[in-house]
Amino acid sequence: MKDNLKFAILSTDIAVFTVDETSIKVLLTTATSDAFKGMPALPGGLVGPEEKIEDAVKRILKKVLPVKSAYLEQLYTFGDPDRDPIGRVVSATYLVLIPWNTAKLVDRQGASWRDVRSVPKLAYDHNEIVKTAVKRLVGKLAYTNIIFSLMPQEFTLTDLQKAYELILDRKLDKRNFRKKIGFLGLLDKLPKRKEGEANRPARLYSFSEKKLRELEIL
Amino acid sequence: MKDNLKFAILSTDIAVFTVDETSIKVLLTTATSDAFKGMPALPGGLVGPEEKIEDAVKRILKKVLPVKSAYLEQLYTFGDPDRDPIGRVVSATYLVLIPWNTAKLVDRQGASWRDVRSVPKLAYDHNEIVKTAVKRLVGKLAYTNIIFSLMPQEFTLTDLQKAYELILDRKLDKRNFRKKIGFLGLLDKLPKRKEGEANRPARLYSFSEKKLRELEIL
DNA sequence: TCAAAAGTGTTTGAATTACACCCATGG
DNA sequence: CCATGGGTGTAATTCAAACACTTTTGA
Repeated sequence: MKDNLKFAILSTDIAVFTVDETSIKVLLTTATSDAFKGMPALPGGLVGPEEKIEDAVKRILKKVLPVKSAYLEQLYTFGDPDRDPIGRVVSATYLVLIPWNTAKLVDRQGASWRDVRSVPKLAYDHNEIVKTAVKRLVGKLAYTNIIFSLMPQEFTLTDLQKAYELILDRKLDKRNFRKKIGFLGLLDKLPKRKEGEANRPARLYSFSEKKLRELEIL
Repeated sequence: MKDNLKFAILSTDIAVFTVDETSIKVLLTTATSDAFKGMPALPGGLVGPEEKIEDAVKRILKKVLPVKSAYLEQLYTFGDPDRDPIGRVVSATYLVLIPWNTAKLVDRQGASWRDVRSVPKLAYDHNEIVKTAVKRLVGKLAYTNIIFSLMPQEFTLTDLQKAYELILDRKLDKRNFRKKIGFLGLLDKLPKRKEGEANRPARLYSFSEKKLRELEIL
């Protein structure tokens, strides 16, 4: 079969990331193809003949995550002829980001969240995809407002700072962080506080705009 | 035909850029497919069933440019089902950069260099590809040494500065530029000067390393 | 009243910017 | 000797980094 395919099979594999209080997490499912059956793998599947790749991504996502909207971005296309033993399968991979509060509801398909810094050996070239995705996310953090895609609707400045710290893997100075973020004018100050904790209640904020913009962040 | 393709056709389209004394230039050929016959287009073609995408890029390049080595990088994959009227053709596009001195030799296939800021209407979605490629190049200039791929083996600091200015589309201060570049330690000072001009001869430099590295440039 | 996180300015050092003149060559 | 681009340093400013105490709440 491998030798006389005239066309490539088009598939997509998806690195779905979220950030909780402790780490970046990636969504893993279980491979079903013969060659990798039972191994952990990124969610993915074939792209229909009349389907936009991005529509396939959304369709596949819906099967595993009950998520209404999410940030999607094409990552890289892996097309080596031998990456799938079944034949020429070209995978246009995507990065998907969702806020942790909308991510808790994974239930179908045996999907689970794994800390991105300790992913096991995955099927296909999926470890490489995860690596590429992390690099992309870290890179975009520095010059875009992409963080909005990982935050819940309302959050405190400490929540936001923690998300940056987790992704960048370094501590930030609280006062300098707040100075910078405030200056950028991306946030709306809400007339609410996060009450009910044994300390001074934190003011809540939301993003005034939820689409990707380029700007100097770090 | 369009309706019952079970597989996608895999192609590649290539944005080949170079920079001369006045502008960024992109290599254009002429489309041959029925739908766009005669229109200017990026060089491209089908990827063979057993061929790596990058190998196809190199093979197609060789047909139009007598270039030995070049910087290649995958750009983006365009896969909308209706982007080619012939059916589902997925194009994994590449950015290729070559120094102007190796670019002068285009002769076959009616290929020509066009100023990237005044490309005509191109076949398919090729204008979008060019736009994506320019953005990528400008972006990478700021945080990598990618400029090496556009410079000849030996060059003056003024040549280098002009290349930056053309791509960034703004003037740089000569003294500050030299301070910064010197500090980065990417260049070897050659024991040569560029003689034969009606002014003080400029020292020649070359890159000490010609592979992509990330570093703060601007 | 104690513990825990929120909130807030100033000082210091580093990096970036602005800026002008003399030099070496070819014609 | 003139025109052309090559080559060089310093001062002013802006930006980034370091740093500590008071406030507010729930328990």
